[in-house]
Amino acid sequence: MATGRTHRPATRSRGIPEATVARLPLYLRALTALSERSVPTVSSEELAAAAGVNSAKLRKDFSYLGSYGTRGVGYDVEYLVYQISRELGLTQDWPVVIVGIGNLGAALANYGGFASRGFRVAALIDADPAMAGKPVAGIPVQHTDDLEKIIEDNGVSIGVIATPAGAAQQVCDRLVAAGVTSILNFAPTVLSVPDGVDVRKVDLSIELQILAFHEQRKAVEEGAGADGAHPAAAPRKESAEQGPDGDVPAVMPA
Amino acid sequence: MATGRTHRPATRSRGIPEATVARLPLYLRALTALSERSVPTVSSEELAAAAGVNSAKLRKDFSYLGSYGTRGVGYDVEYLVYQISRELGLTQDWPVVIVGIGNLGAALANYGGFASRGFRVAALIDADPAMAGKPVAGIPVQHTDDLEKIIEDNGVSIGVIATPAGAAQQVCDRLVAAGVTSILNFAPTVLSVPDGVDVRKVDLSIELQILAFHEQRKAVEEGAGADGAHPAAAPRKESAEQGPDGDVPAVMPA
DNA sequence: TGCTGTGAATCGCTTCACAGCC
DNA sequence: GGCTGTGAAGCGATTCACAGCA
Repeated sequence: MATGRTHRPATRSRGIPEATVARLPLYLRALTALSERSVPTVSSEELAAAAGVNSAKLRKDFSYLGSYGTRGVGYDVEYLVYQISRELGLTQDWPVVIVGIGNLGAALANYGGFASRGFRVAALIDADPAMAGKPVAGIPVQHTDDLEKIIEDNGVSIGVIATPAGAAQQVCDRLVAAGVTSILNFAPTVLSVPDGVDVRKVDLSIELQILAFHEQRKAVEEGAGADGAHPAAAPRKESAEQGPDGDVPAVMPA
Repeated sequence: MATGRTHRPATRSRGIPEATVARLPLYLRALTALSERSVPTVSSEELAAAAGVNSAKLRKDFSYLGSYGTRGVGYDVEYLVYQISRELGLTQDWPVVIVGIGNLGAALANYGGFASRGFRVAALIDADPAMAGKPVAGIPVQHTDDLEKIIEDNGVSIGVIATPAGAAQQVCDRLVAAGVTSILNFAPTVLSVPDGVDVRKVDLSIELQILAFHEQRKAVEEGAGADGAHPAAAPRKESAEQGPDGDVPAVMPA
């Protein structure tokens, strides 16, 4: 790899494991739902079920944040919502830009889950001059030429790339040069960035390929396996209590 | 959790670790690019760089598939493309249905990465009667009423859910009842499925929240840290050589 | 009594380092 | 000599099981 191990030793994130960070948004969503139903407290068992994880893991996760529960009772929903939001940095406003306003970019611009979590779509950017000025999700699309100015004027530090693969690296370079330090990449390419910039990747076709792998295994096992049992009437299971992760996207912490 | 450890002990996937499976599509993409440039062979070092992982990991991953390399030389690109494709089950045709043809569903329908990997969009399904018959990506949208028939007629085993959160579980139930055994879920909900059904989740807002967490950490460190060094002129780094995964979606293997 | 918080055990993945082969 | 393939070590995350507190 490029750097010969510049990777900071372990000071990294002062404690909270990556795996835990990745689950906090999950807990937050479940808690928000409880909050909306005015549920005052919740046990680790209940919340774990709602989030689709097991309760020991949830308790361990929360223990990294502090001791926010009450023994014999459970967790105060509102308090926990606040603590997790704060930990994730969602109590502040994060302006984001979306670059590449095709189908996917438009879908992202319209996605409600952003606004409700402190993310504000500050600008939409596309290379097609014909798109310029056209409003998408109520926001006028701006041309790529103005990318740097847009980033600076809005103090954007998070960029979303939804361009075709061929344009992604170039867009990424410009975003980074303009001051963006976190990138969510939907283009099917490996982006190369300087140290200190985080990239997370979402790759639609990779997800399907992973499913295909398991699907194929099922077919084989069904044919060759001892019991030709169809998976029809089996006990229900929270889908999110899933195997070891092994997913591709992740963050490299500077 | 529902079942009291029905989770098959370790026979699971006859060897190949989940983490490796999740990277195979990555290697495949890099290899396909090499193949298009008519590169005959590639070393673990080169391929690893192209895929954004380190070479030891790549070699270990390939060792689970078999000994497909040649010492002192490297890997035959075409041969490896074939072997990985076969392992992932991409040498066969996978008809998929997409349920929920909003912005995101349309983006998925138009996404080129599917067709090129053996995935065929067999049908688009939406609950809005006004959508029925309207072509999206050249495929006419069908009404949810016909979901079961569509699944059966096309022998679909993989379903993509791109509906609003509120509809997702119900759609999921119907897909599963009709015979779907793998689901890619874009709705921000925990889906509950019977044993034997795989679910992978892609959650856009969770990805952003994870980025926000790290972004916040950077801000803190910059203020408090010893050296107020901006991450400007740092050595380049393949972004995909990322930290420990800790991503949420994953597969639970029956 | 009930549920949280957590040390200790375990598991699986990653990385190292080098033997083995071309 | 160069590069693969792989035991062994290392490391992080998960799970267990129970002490500690309301």
